[in-house]
Amino acid sequence: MQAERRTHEERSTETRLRMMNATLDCLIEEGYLNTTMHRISVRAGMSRGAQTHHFPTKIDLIVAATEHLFNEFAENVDEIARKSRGGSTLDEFIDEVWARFFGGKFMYASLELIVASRSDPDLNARLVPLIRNLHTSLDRTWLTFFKGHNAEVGRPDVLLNLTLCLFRGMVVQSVLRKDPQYYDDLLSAWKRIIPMFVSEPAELPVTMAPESGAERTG
Amino acid sequence: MQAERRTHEERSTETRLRMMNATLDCLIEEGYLNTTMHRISVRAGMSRGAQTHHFPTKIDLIVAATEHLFNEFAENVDEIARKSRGGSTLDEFIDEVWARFFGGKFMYASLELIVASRSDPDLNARLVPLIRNLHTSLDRTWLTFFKGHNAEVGRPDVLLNLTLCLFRGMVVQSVLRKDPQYYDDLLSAWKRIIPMFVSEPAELPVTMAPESGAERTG
DNA sequence: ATTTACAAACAAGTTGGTTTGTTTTTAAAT
DNA sequence: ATTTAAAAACAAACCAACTTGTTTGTAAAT
Repeated sequence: MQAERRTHEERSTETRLRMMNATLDCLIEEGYLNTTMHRISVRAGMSRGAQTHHFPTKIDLIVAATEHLFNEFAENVDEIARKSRGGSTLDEFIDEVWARFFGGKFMYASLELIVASRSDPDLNARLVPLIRNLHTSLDRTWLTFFKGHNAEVGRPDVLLNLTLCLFRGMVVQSVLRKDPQYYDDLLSAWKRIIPMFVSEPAELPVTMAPESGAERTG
Repeated sequence: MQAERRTHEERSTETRLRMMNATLDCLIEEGYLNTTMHRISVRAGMSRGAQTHHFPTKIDLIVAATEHLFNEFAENVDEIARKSRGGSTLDEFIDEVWARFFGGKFMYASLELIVASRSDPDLNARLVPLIRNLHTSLDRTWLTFFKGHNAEVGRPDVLLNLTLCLFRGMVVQSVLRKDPQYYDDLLSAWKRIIPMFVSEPAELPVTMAPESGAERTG
């Protein structure tokens, strides 16, 4: 039972990371309302004192955790985009981003944070730049993706943001409506809309009006 | 300074209404986090005792207020649809619904409630049926609207729900990004997508790919 | 030895819910 | 019609649990 000897910086960064991840887990599983300093420290398996030492106030911890979350997410999306540089289609890209959005920690955590910040000016002020950075990063990834696929897009920013807002809204609705098939349907409808924005010979707009016999693509 | 004489029922319904509206105002202006029984009673200009009498627990008040909110909203949307039965286009309908969504109390209040319910099983259980009723009502309004305009829509449910999710997502983003022009752009892009779902001779899908010179319609 | 990392108890304020008390309306008895 | 008992509407003080932040103390690394 000899305690391993670690440098101060090692201890510090590991503790901070554990605290931030505990914060995110708490946000996701218990909501901002129940994300108290005490519960976080219990989750992290550390004392309230250690917490106070590394994050003097609650908002400091929340902001640090948010920054960590956003950076990780931006990196994930970029990785998906880079990985698909070779073959995969825009549809597959959308699918995979949706899977990360929905299944991963990101969406619920960011939803809790955004809504909480609505009624906390200090938190809001510190979150705004983080969100801006995140979107800048996503914009870059998005453009790179299209460039890598030689696809011309009319207004890539509009396409990206419509997609993000749609995803966000779907996540919100998923709180009160559990129905994977429903969200699959919305997602495949959206994927049939996207070609409207892209000028590729292979894909052309397809009307979804009744006579055209549009079926779900599953 | 003679107190007006009112029946018990008059007193009761007025007090309940004042409490519910105070709850909604509190939710919108201060967020669920700061929506305490005390603050609500102060807003309503009534004592904590009156509050307790009409709503024994907090969740009772929250649920009653939510029901009130949803009913009012469904009625508003239906009214817009009925009003536009004569001339106005789908675009105008969308615009007006968006204006109500965004400007009105509805969206922020429901956002706070939905997110809060995520980590409160009791609240969640009592909100699920309310949301289902609301969506049933919106579905009906939506179908009536199309019928009244002799428009054939492939999958009206998908179109409605895509629209609702998009709106929801835009509202969430608006917390951290104040930029009316941005949301106008998204909205007009969406309005150019809608014709894909509708088979009307006057309106046909328009590609937004670059060569087609799609401009913002303002 | 001095700074950093961690621990634990404490303090002031808020929370939702309960309890106890007062006023107003209602319904029954006179 | 008055009187009276009861129920409903409203008021205010209270309580136990929980919140964040502070303080005081100990162990580990430099």
